[in-house]
Amino acid sequence: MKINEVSKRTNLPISTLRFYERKNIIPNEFVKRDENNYRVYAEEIVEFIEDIKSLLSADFSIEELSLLLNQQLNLSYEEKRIIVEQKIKEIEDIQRRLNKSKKFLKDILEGKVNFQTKC
Amino acid sequence: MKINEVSKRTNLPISTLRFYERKNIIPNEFVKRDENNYRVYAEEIVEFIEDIKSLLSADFSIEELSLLLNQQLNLSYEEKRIIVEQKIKEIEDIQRRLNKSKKFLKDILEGKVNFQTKC
DNA sequence: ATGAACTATGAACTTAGGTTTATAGCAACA
DNA sequence: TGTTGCTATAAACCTAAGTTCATAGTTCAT
Repeated sequence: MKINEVSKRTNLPISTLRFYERKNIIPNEFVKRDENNYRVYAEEIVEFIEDIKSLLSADFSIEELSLLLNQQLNLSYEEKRIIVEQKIKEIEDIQRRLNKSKKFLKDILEGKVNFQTKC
Repeated sequence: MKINEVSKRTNLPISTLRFYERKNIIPNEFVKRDENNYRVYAEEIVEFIEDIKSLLSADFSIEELSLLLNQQLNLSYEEKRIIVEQKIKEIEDIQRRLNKSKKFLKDILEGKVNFQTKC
């Protein structure tokens, strides 16, 4: 699978796919090169990138993801566990905040937020 | 209450408080000026800013928030409702993604993610 | 076999969300 | 009354996360 197809299937621009690779969040196993130096992707890349997208849209920075995924670094299980558990805590915190936000938004609609000009 | 106290109570740098004001996401009712042009905040600002923080850390951009909160614009109830309901949908989508992300992270720990060097 | 479409790289550019700096007017306590 | 600290503004600066550009090699349909 070439980069154009990955781009279409993941809805990420080609430039972003290349950018992510430069940032070391695309494991080597998923990207080889053909005789013209074109990237050749494994099928699994699509699902993997969907996961990456979720993490990035949620709470992870590229740098944090890179820390976790970059094979060069070769982190121990213990090191990964600490990062991941910390991150899961952060996600749970965001989930709480999101629920508060939903309530705040609904309050805006109902005119309960006191700065509002009356509707 | 002066800016320094708001900063301490909300854990936002003074520069950020001024920045948010410039971006029109702090309703006028909450910030007056004294005879020296110093900002004087109402008590409610603290809770309000906590809500703002939640929304920003969740999914809102400053520009979107400004659209909703800027009184100069004077949006109708209908216009606000559309924005808010759209946003609530987006939040619910993020919540689903977060649950997926938690699962992905746990899979990384358990070595279920196939690019992983075995732990 | 040639032009349109696809691929590559490095470097410059962009945007959002702040932060820092330079400069200056009050304040408050010793 | 002076000096340390808080406040103000405008403008420059910064970082993350991409995007665009310039240049060049490859491929595929006609």
